[in-house]
Amino acid sequence: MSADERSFVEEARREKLDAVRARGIAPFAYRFERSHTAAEALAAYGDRTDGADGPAVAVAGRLVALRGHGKTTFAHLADPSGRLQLYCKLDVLGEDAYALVGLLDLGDHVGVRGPLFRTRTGEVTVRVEQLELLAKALRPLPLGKAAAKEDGSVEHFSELSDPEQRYRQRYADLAVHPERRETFAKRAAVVRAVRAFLDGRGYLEVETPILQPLYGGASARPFVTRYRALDADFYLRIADELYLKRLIVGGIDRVYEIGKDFRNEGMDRLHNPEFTMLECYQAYADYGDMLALTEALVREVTERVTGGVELHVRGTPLPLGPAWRRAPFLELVAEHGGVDLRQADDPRLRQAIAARGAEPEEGAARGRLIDQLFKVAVESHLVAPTFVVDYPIELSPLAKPKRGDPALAERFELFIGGAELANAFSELNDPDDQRARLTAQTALRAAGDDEAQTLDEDFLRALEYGMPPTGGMGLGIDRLTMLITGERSIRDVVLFPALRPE
RNA sequence: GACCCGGUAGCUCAACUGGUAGAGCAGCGGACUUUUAAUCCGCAGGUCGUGGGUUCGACGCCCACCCGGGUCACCA
Repeated sequence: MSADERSFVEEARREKLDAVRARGIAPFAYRFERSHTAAEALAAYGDRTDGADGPAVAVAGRLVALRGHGKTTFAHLADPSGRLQLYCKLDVLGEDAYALVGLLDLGDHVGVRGPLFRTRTGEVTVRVEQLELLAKALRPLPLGKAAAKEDGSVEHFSELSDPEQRYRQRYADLAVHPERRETFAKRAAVVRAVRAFLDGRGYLEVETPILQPLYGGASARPFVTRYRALDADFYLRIADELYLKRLIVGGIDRVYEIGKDFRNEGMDRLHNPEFTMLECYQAYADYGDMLALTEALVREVTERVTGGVELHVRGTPLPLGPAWRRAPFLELVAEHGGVDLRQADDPRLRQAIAARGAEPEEGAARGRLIDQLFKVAVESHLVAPTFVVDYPIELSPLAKPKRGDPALAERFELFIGGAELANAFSELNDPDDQRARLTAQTALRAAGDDEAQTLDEDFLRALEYGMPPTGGMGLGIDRLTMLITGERSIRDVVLFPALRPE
């Protein structure tokens, strides 16, 4: 950036930077030996009220408040643990060091050393004896005025609220809003808890290819990329499914992966084109086993991360309650859509979809119409945790037919807060049936359904070696994190959500 | 993709039925050796998202476009 593109605020900071250098001080330091975090320092002073100095501390952090009073200056420094007040006094620091105080700006990183004491107004504070500039902030952070409240939290009077800037410049968002860092700490805790849950049940965590010569395992459009060395198009995976089942064939009886999937679709409150998915597979299990596993997983992860048994949907608490409802797909469509799928023909389906204000997809096959009707008529009603069980088989090309009713597949999806959270089935392990179903998908694709699944010969070869009966489940980590943190948008649980280039 | 809302100083926001852009905080200068949204005095800071158009005159009206948010449609 050239000088005339900088704001006058930035110019002022660069002038101070020059002044710092002119005093022989390097404005970007290499290290600082801390003795305490801000919170540890406060704890180290304790609640003594005798007026005596506490221990000397060395703390480092970003300046978030500066109040100059001539020959003294009060400041607040923030680190991930909290805020700590600094008291800089000319008498204590001496002329030279105190001059540096005048060259500090909000946002600068500093390290200070000195004893703790309690000010007249009762705040535990560092009486700064040594001050080091650790990194100059040349660009002003959107730090508003903030005041510590009685309960110890910090009230912001002006802050970064423009969502666009928050997502594009997440570093600024995080730097200014400690509570936002908390959300991402919780996200990490969710992932840790999921791992602990599955590891404790004997699942092996693996990593499978993200770059794939063929994509599969879900109905979605892929991202395409070019593999130069092979002179071939590759795809970013849309699901882990087909590789994890290969591992079941290989004898890894319990296996899971937590990783990014990529789907070439629009983005909204619930969708980011790259998202984090858990998939797990268990040999000798069916979808009933996976249902029990899924409920236990969501309950246990919620408890571990929040210490309670509540999720949050758009800011409203949602108690997890006793055993979750299980409702057959057909019953829900009849209840909310007014259609008996066993009787209704395709025109009737289109009519029901249109009656809900949606536009039936042009030339869509029956499976997609059923899917569409479910989405427009049923999903939003499924706020309390609900397992939707036994899907029409044409919607589920990778699932086994339901015992006793071959029109259905042994499949469930878990809905919470009106959105799908998990999807599972008794995995189809008859290679001939699988080939027939994928071939049918290929026909759909030829008919224009660009989300129909592809036929993967290597996957079928694996099934021909014999895959044991297997239960499989996939669960959206971003969405689970939304429910646990109460965030309304997936962009608030993804550090760098997809945006158009600036 | 459709519709609705928004984009003004570093940040948060004003600006009436069209009259030539303002405040708080941040910044700069000064005063101030226990303040904490410090205070007091002074100063500076803007291609009003972009490009056209209407008008004597546009931040405000019209058109197109860009970016974001929301709702709907589709994938988790």
